[in-house]
Amino acid sequence: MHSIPRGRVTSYGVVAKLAGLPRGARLVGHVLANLPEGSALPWHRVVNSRGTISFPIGSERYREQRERLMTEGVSFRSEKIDWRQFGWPSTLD
DNA sequence: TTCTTGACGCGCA
DNA sequence: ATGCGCGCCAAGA
Repeated sequence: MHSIPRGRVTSYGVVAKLAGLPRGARLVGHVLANLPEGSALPWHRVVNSRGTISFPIGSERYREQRERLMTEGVSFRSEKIDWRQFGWPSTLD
């Protein structure tokens, strides 16, 4: 199973790659979109390659994901994740 | 079975 | 930095 790496924010593309699907970024999105409610998967730690939340800004989901991330200590710079707190996105899992 | 849509990604102007 | 187009894979109409 492809579980999401814990303790760090990652992107759909990276997850897909780790799962052996180099071009399956959208797949990951589809999977997360179809997640059961009780799922323990940290979906909120998955963002797109731009480092932004893949929801319309201001939408309910957007707000929730951002809220969760910030709760975990992830800082944002405007609408984009401030990778400076990790070093650089290439150091993703 | 074909067309459209969607929690994506990358290259180019 | 911003917008646009094309490629990718799956699910639903």
